[in-house]
Amino acid sequence: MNKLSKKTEYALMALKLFNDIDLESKGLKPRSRNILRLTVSAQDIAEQTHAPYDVISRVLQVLSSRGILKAEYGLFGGYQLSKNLNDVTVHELIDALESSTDLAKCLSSENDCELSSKCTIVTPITQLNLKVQNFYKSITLHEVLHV
Amino acid sequence: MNKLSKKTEYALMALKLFNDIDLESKGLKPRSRNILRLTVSAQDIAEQTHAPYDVISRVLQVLSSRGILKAEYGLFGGYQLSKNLNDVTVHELIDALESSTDLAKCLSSENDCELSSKCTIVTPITQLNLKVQNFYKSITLHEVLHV
DNA sequence: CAATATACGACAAATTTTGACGTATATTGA
DNA sequence: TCAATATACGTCAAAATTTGTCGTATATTG
Repeated sequence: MNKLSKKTEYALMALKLFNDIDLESKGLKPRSRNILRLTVSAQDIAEQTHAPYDVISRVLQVLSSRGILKAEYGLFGGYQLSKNLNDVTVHELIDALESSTDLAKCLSSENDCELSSKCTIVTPITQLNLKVQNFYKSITLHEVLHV
Repeated sequence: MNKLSKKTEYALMALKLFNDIDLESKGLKPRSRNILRLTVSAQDIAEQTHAPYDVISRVLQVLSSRGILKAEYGLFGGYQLSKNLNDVTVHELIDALESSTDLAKCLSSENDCELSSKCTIVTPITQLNLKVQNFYKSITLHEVLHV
């Protein structure tokens, strides 16, 4: 535990890919930019990241539902960045793809831990949780991917 | 994922307990301190934390092997704090009880990910990992438990 | 309307965590 | 010395979670 899931890793790979494409396109002359197709299909992404199609496809759907990517149906459809990665934090990514952003299960609303009332560490864990979340909110994906 | 394991939670509960005992004992007059028994058995801790004996017993053994607790065999034996919690970081706790402190499986030495050479996000994940670890190293258990 | 692509429900496989049992070792006190 | 108590630790079963697969519905393009 205390690890990122494969899904989040795949997301990072995909986002790095989109980001690289974005950077390339910025080096082009204005006219060429319109010709360049910026959307990439889930299948292409699966190939380039070596991730299983079904899984990364889900990941892309989630990123799309969160407004980080933009999806297009049909032939020549696919995904493209819809946000500047400077404006997306690691916390947002975790929130999108991990089961929850909380550091412990007992902190989630549907907590079934019958001890919660007599638990001695609710407050400590809540405070630590807050610190961790603020930490992840302070790191942008741009920071993470531009190294 | 991205959560603390039950083991780590149990450890926090136990350490809070030890810490509270420590605080109480400091309120006593010097003479009484010698009379007060500061070691607590795994069984007592299991009862007070409502954790399964076998599990918390293992946790205590680990904390003991890391020098955070001190163990005593035999009748009236048990565990007691052997370090000031100001000197123990959250990172140390995670290192002791989680499978690893790394943010991703691909970072561990016995990594079986066959992509590692062509993986596009090794560097980003390594850097993020470093940040997270430094963050956890900056928080002491004293900070966490005294809220 | 055929080809291509996203969207999503359901479920099987794999992995990891959690907890239980049995046994060995060490210490204390009668 | 021996019985009681407590830590130490190997092994393994149960439970939970993650990861990956299949099938099908919906949307867009030419």
